[in-house]
Amino acid sequence: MLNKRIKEIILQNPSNEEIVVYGWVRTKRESKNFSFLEINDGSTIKNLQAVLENNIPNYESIMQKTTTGASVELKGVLVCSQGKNQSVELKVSSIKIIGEADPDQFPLQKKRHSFEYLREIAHLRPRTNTFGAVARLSNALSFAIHSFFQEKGFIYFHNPIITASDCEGAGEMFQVTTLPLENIPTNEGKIDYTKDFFGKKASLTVSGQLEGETYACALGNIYTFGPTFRAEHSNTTRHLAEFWMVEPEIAFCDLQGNMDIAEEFLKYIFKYILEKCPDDMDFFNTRIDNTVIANLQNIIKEDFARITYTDAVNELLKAKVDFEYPVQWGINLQAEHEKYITEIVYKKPVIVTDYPKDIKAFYMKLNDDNKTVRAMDVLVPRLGEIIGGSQREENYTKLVKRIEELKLEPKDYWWYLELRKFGTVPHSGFGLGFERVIQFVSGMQNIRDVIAYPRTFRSIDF
RNA sequence: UCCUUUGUAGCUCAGUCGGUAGAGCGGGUGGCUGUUAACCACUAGGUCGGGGGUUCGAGUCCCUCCGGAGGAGCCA
Repeated sequence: MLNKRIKEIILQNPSNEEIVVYGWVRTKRESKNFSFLEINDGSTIKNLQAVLENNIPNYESIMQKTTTGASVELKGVLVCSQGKNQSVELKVSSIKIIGEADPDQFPLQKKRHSFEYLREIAHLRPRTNTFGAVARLSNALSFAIHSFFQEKGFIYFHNPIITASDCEGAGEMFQVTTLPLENIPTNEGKIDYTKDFFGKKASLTVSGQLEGETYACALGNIYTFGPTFRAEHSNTTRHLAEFWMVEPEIAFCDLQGNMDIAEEFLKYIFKYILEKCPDDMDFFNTRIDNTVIANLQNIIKEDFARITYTDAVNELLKAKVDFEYPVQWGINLQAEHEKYITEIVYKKPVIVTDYPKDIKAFYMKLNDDNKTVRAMDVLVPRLGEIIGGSQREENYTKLVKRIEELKLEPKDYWWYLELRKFGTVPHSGFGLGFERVIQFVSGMQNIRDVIAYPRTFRSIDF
């Protein structure tokens, strides 16, 4: 049977029944005849206050070893607390040190550390308030994502992690090979991939979308939720080389339906977090960013703004702001432009649609104007793009034409094209960066602090 | 990949005009009958990121390498 956790214990009423508590010491406050310990076991951000009087067995010697970071077993009874920061506390009858933490060496102190420093001790940072809260938030958010799609009858689909399609166009790929790098087999001066593990060049996936479409065009509505890899030399607070992405794909659905799902989805998971993680959200709101809760509440209440790319450009042209990148129809919207639209003009999430075809991927459905495609980006204040999606081109001839225009090889996409040859349907989908959502919900500034072990350009220490 | 910035005690930082180092927190010791960022006193702790140069003298100026951070691009 599992031990009772602090999350439940602190909600109990005082009682004479002896309980056992396991956890790690966060802080110790000693007086002459007694001490206070704060114990955390990861089940909640809250600590259990334990009171130890000097008449318990081996008080002196054991208190010496009871230092920040040590793991302990406490036995005692729950009593009303005389202090005002907690309603109950544990009156300890015996304490056992399970594992010591030498205070001269233990890197976590009972004080605030910088996030940069904590990244250097990523194996210990989940023992801090912030990273414990991030971990619990991440857990709840994962569950919320599944529960949203499951309630709507979507099928959870595992897309392959290793892929042979080298032309997905979403970014630089990590190559996967078992070829001996110090002696690569060649054939007429070129690398001989027939000798490689799969017999051809292979990489880690940059998106499960193309495979997702094949299952959507069989099962109706599907979603993927798994790791994704980009070998970009990105060096920002919003990029990782390994991250998790949610990609729903919906058959018999146009861009309108796609936007509706995206908006409903975001509101659902935000609402879920506010309901299920009140203590952790309260911590983020107090210690990290005092606007996060109010922002989420507003987003849940209000409709997202929806504008076309063309309207967005006109809005930017009217703006009395000096943008570093001049605005002109046809350009990619820059971070500063997206921020202006979502933070200054609308002050809430904005869905921008119908981008010029030249700045978007080949698979997006062409509009009748022949200039724009049925793409959508969901922009949120502070973060910018949180979702990117589109209605897919379901017309075989048009899709082949787009592939050729972009100087790609239709034969590389033979199976993707066959979806359009056999029982084609209009379908749509989008991609959501999981860690970016955690950033948005928690107010954490750097994406490296919302994933357990961040992998970024030139950095993989754990 | 580009631009900017930064590297000083275990941690967070200060260090003026070039004259070889300081605070707070943390640690240790002692004190305190209810603390909760506990408090009070004392105390230990530094090859100033590495290498080279200028100078009588470099934490400080110059060159170079390495690490961290922020911004841009790419995107989720």
